[in-house]
Amino acid sequence: MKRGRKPTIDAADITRAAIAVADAEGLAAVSMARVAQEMGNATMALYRHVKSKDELLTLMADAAFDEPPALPDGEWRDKLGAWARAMLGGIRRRPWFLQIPMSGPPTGPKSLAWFDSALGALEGTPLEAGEKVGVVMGLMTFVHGEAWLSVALTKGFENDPAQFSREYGQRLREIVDPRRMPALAKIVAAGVFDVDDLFDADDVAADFDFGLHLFLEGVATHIGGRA
Amino acid sequence: MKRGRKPTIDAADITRAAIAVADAEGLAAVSMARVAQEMGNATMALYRHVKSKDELLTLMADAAFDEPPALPDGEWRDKLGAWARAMLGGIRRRPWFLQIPMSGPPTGPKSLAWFDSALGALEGTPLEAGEKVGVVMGLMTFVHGEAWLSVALTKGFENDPAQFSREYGQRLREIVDPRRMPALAKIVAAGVFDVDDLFDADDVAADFDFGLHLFLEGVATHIGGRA
DNA sequence: CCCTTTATGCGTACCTCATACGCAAAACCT
DNA sequence: AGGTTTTGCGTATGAGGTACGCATAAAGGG
Repeated sequence: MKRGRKPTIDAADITRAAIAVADAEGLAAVSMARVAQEMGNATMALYRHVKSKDELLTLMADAAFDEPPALPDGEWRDKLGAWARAMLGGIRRRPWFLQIPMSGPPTGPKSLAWFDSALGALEGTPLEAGEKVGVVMGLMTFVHGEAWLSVALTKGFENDPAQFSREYGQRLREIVDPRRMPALAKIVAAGVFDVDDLFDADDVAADFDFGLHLFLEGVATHIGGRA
Repeated sequence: MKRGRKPTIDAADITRAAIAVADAEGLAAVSMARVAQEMGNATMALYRHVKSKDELLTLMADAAFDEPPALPDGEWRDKLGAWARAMLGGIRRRPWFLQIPMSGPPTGPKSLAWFDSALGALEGTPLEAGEKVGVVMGLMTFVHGEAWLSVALTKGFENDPAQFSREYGQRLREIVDPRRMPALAKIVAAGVFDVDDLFDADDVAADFDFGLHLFLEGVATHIGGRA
C-alpha cells in the first residue's frame, strides 16, 4: 500500500476547477487563490499536485477541447470545411485557449485525434504524405489565426462598441491621407467600412468562410495539378 | 506658451524604452518599474504620459513594425507573397508582438500603412472593394497564425530540443493506435516525422511557403471565376 | 496498539507588480 | 513676486505567485 496521508484532490480536479473559472470569468481570473477557493481548498494545497501555475495552464490547454466531430460523407473539401468550422467552434467556446503559450509539438491525445481527423479527410486524394501534413498544418494555422482575430475583436467590441460602429469608417476618412495610402483611401471611399456594426457576428462568419474557401480552392488547384 | 513644468519625456520615449526591454528580455520583463529604470526615471513618472500598462502595450504593438516594404513590380501574386513574407519577418523580429492583446480595429498609422500596402497589391484585379478587404484579412490571418505557431515552436525548441528530434516520431509510433487514428498512423509509418530536426528553420520556411502558395492559388482561382 | 516513516493540507511570509493619491518642484502668466 | 498649472515622483495599498515549515493523517513494523 501507499504510505502517507491520502490525497483528497488530484491534478485533474484542479484542472477542471481552473477551466470552470476560466470559462466563467476569463483566463485573467484564474489565480491559484481563485481556483483553490473554487474547490474549497487552501491556496497552497494546490502546489502538492501542480508544480506551478504554468504547468496548470498547460494542463488546461490539453483539456480544453472535446473529441473531434464525425465528418460528413462526401468530398474531401466538405470534410475539411466541417473540420475547420468545428475547430473554430471549439476555440470560440474556450477563447482563453489562445492565450496559453504552447511549449512543444502536439502529444496530447486530443490534439492528435484532431490531427488524425483532418488527415482522414484527405484520404483518397493523390497528395503525398508530406503534402497532406502541409495542407493540414496550413489549415490549422489559418483557423488559429482567424480565431485569434475574432476573439480579439470580440473583446474589443465588448469593451467599447462605439469603436466598431460607423464611427470607425468616419475616423478612417480623417486619418487616411489619399496621397500616402491611395489603395486604402479608395476602399474607405467605397464605403466598405460604413456599416452600423463592423463586428456583426454573421459578417465575421462570412469572412471566415471566404478565407476558408480561398484556402480550400488553393488545395483543390494543387491537387488538380498533381492528378 | 504652455503653462506649467516642461515634460522631460513623452509617450514615444516610454514606448521606445519598453520595446528595448521587450527585445532584450521578452515581454514578461516589461514592467513599469523596469521600463522606468531603463530610462533613468521613477516608476510613477511614466503615468503622466501613459494611462496604464495596457495602453503602453498598445503603443508598443503600434510601434513594433517598420514601414511596409516596397513591393516588387509584377503580378499581384508576387506582391502579396512579398508582403506576407515581410510581415512574417517583422513578427519574427519582435515575437512579443503576438502576446499583446488587440483591443480594437487597427487605427495606428503603421497598421494602416501595411493594410494599404496589401490592398495596393490587389489594384488592377477585378475584385470588388469588399473582396479585396476579405483577401487581405485572410492573408493577415494566415500569416499571424503561422507566425504564432512558429514562435511557439521556437520557444518550445529552445526549452527542450530533444522534443523535436527523431524522438518525436518514435513517441508517435508508441502513442498512435492505428485503429483509433488510422490516417495519422499511416503518415507516421510513412516516416514523415522521422527527421533529425523537426524544427529545421528551412523546413518551417518551406511550410510557410506551401501554405502561402495554397492560399494565393485560391485567390487566383477566385479572380479567374470573376473575370 | 504505539512508534516511526512518509506524504498531504495549508498558514505564514516574502517578493514582484500595477496603480491611487498627494505633495513639491518647475515653468508660465499677470 | 505671487498665483496657477502641470510635471516628477515618494508612499502606500492590494493582488498574485510561491518558498518554507509545521501539523496531520495514513501505512508499516515491532
